[in-house]
Amino acid sequence: MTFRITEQSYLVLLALAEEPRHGYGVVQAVVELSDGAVKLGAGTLYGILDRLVAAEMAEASGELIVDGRLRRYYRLTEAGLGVLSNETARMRALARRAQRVLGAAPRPALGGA
Amino acid sequence: MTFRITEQSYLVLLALAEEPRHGYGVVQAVVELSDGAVKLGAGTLYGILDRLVAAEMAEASGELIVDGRLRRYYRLTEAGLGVLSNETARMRALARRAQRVLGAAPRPALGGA
DNA sequence: GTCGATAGGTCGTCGCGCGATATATATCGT
DNA sequence: ACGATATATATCGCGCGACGACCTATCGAC
Repeated sequence: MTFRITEQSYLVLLALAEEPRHGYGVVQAVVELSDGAVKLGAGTLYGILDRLVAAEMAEASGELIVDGRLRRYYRLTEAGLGVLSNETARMRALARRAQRVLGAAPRPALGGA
Repeated sequence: MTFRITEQSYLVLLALAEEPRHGYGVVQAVVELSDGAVKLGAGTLYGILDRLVAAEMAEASGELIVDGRLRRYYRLTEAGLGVLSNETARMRALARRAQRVLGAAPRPALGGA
């Protein structure tokens, strides 16, 4: 029961890795983690959360009522942490290679071929 | 005319940033760049290539016949290089943050700091 | 009383990944 | 001679995942 790890689901994993969060809190954390580049809509968020739970990368972590509003918390599982770890390693390696390429060939539109 | 930059399309951009390539060459370059993690199928490849061209991030760069087989080459445009550059910067920043998170709380069961 | 933020969730659409399939040539093993 | 594998292009259909629209509800501000 696995699924494709996209940037969106990666960010959710990372947000949950920091600390257990409720849905709305994940949305805010992802905005912050991605410097405003990724704002999860409701459909995206709960879709990812459900898939994460189904894949046992995350799990429910209790409910809390704060200011009269219900919060459902989620936390990472060890499997989720492992996936996050691997993905991060892949990303770092890729970023390093990309940096090398960009430093070496910054102008593709040189002599118009 | 923009579209979502996924890991797959990012890798194609990166492959084209190294040097102009033909379709099959892109597939091979992506396998190499991703350490075997990403093997683009034909549908994925030409879909991305078409969208890249439509978005003016890449453009046709001539054709060549090698060993009796036609090769259609593509190269990055300046816009494509800009996008690749931005995405790489975002990725590096994200990888750095992720590394920090993973370093700070990767094992709840280990010797607490 | 209405608006925006906080909080949960569903639904339908559509973009994108991806394998299957088709076509064609060159190479290598048997 | 024949089939398998690699090179090379391209299309099609399926299915998953992203995303906005929408719905309900509480709280604070105006």
